[in-house]
Amino acid sequence: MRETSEQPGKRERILDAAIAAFSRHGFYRTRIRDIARAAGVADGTVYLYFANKEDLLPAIFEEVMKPYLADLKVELARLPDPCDKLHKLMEMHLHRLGRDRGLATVFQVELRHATRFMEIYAHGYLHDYFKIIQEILDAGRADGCLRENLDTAQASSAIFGMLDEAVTAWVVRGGEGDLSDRIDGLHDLVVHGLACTPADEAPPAGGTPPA
Amino acid sequence: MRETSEQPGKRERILDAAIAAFSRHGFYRTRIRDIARAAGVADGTVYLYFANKEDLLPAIFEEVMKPYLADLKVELARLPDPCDKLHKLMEMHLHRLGRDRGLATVFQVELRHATRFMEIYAHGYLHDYFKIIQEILDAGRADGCLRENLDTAQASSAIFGMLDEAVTAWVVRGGEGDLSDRIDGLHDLVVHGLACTPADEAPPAGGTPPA
Amino acid sequence: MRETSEQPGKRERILDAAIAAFSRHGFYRTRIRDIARAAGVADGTVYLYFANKEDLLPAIFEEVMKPYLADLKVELARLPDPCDKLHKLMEMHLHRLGRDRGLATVFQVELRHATRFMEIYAHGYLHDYFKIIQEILDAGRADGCLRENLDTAQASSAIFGMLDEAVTAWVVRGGEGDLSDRIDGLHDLVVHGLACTPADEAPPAGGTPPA
Amino acid sequence: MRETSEQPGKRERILDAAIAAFSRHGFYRTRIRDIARAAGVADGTVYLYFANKEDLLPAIFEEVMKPYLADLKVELARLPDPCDKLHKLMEMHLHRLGRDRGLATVFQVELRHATRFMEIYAHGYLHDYFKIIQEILDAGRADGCLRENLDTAQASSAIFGMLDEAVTAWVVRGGEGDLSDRIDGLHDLVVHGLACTPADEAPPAGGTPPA
DNA sequence: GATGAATGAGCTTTCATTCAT
DNA sequence: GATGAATGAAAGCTCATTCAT
Repeated sequence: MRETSEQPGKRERILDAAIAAFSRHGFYRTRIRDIARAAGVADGTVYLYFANKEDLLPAIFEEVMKPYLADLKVELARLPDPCDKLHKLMEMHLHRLGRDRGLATVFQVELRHATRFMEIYAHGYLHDYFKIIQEILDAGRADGCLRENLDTAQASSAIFGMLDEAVTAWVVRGGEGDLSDRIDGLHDLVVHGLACTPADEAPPAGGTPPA
Repeated sequence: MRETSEQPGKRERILDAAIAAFSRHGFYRTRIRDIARAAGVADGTVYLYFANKEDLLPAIFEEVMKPYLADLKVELARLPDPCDKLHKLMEMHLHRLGRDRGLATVFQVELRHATRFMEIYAHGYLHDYFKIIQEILDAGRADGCLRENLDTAQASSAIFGMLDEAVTAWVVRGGEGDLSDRIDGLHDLVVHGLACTPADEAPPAGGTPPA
Repeated sequence: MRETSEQPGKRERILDAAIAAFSRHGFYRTRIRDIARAAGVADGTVYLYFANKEDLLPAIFEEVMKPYLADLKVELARLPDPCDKLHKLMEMHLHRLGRDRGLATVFQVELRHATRFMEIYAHGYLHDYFKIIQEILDAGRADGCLRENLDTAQASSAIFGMLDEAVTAWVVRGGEGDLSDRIDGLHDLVVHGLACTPADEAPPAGGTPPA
Repeated sequence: MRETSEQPGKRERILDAAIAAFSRHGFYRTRIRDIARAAGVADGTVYLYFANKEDLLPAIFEEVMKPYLADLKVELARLPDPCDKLHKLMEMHLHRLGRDRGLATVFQVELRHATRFMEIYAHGYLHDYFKIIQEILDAGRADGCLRENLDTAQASSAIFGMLDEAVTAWVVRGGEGDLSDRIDGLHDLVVHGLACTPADEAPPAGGTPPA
């Protein structure tokens, strides 16, 4: 039986194949043929679902970000405390990419090949993501648990940068080690900073010093 | 008529042309011919200085990183205080890339196209850079101004991530605004964290109220 | 929803759509999909009526030539005088193509794309057409109104060439002007030639005996 | 040994190969590779001389027409009598194409595949050619040997049509027979027309001289 | 060292055609 | 008969690289 309409899953299979191929050989060194073969479709079929090769990049991004952001919002809604929210966000970020090195590679490296990378970055899902981080920080500030004089826009960018770099480093290291191990350390760092707190004796919340 | 003899700076001109071209059109969409034309040399001449197109990427990286790291070391040697050193490093990082958007674009986006990006990243100059950051943090810990229980490897990665993201955001925004404006904010954030310092909540000398 | 049952005129609609599309974009630049869309049928349906794309060309030719030749024969039968017949033929030729620039374009330009153009040309309807012209000339010769020493095969080819060129020129000019305006001029030219009638000059040798 | 500058004749060899290939397989069925192979160059070399495949068509046309028109003008200048000039033109037309069936095929069939066929036809060399014919007829009219009431623009088009059709018919017949045999017959026909000289009969019926 | 004409492998994309429904 | 999603062969063109001069 062939569906009259598009076969469900075919689009998804192409995207999965693209993620795998891009992460292994890079965007430009990946040929449409390889993706099609891996997805079990003909070359031309790729073009029934995507306008061209370049279009696969934002499609991958969207495919992953959409459910991720939806999940994230649900989880965050459950936690009243802004610091807990922040911890959860960092956790989910590192979990999502840390469980799939191929995907992480595409996100950290290949997505930047897009001609319209700038637009992907500046608008859409990534922009939403920054907003979510910033809202957490704003809530924390209103709550009194974060500093009054915090530039939350800059801080959310910095937090994203830390997470992003953690993922990139992990990808570059070959995906060895568990990215999730970083969560508490990063959370502690971002919340309390590098400096000795005046109460240096008090153990940092949840921070597990690595060896 | 072009000079028959060795032209000083020819290699440098090729690299400059490559930076400009890569930042404008991206690595893969840039043709050797465009670089050669912009550098005022013949196509084949590029191959007298570089093994192939791909080789231009690490060469650019090295060309910029080498003097940058040399300068950085000189400047850091002048400052005894680790926190000042850190501030200086952040300042120089943002200055170096913030004064040349083309270069910044290549660094933030195009360098990742290199097949051997992983190696560029994991070894060589970038590795040295991480080490320098980490040494500052180690010194700060020894000095007592930074937390004893600091994972300085992770923290240096996080600091780099913040800086990197700041540059990327600036590049994506089109290079508008002054990247240097971020220095103090980022330094403060990384040193003191997001949270209210206990000093804000309790008198400095009065101890820390238990959580 | 499209009719399940046979739709009258579907074949004709496909041919009309093909003529329009070929005349606008040329045979090779026209896609079956465009023809199908314009005809209001599915791509596959075209293949129920025609073996392949190439087959549309002779089909168009036949579709137009068949009724044209039938009409022509009827009209010619009405006229006893060979010169009148010739005039009528020229009139009908220029009328038929002059009233439909799209069709004319296909006839003058696109039909030549057929792999079997040679066969279309040499046999079938076009061959019949040449025969009809030639028969008129033969009748004229028998009748005494045309020159005794006329190579009617060559002359019919020449007459067709004149008409064909007139149509091509009109097509190339963009179809502006009225092709029918040419009828009398061409008829006069072909019947009397370029030269001054011998009446103007002295007959070369002893004059020509009146009929 | 490879020439530093463009190898003389390379462009010409490509054009010759293109003529041969187009005439044998048609424009669209000819692959660049075939042309390149036949010309003894690499595929890419074709693109050093021509912008794209389509560009080969006008280049062929020009390559042939330029020397042809030059020769033609020289020959015509030698002959004082307009009727002799016309005879010479018809002779040269049929000779030029009649001695090279491949070229004739390209001229009669393949050139029409050009997207810009209309422009090739309407302007440039072909336009010049029409002008030359018309000038001969104008001279003949002034001279008194051709009819006073002749629309020389239309007549030149008609003459070209006759010649063109003669060549097409010859091409379609497979190039058998000698095209030059047609010269005198066609010249006679065009000069004197089909009809018995008017000395025999009454003035022509229906001939309306155009403005 | 410098040149740039020449090379040719390799890729994306198109589109005529098929066939399960 | 009608459909249109799927197919996959095919080719125009690009461009990194070479090498005779």
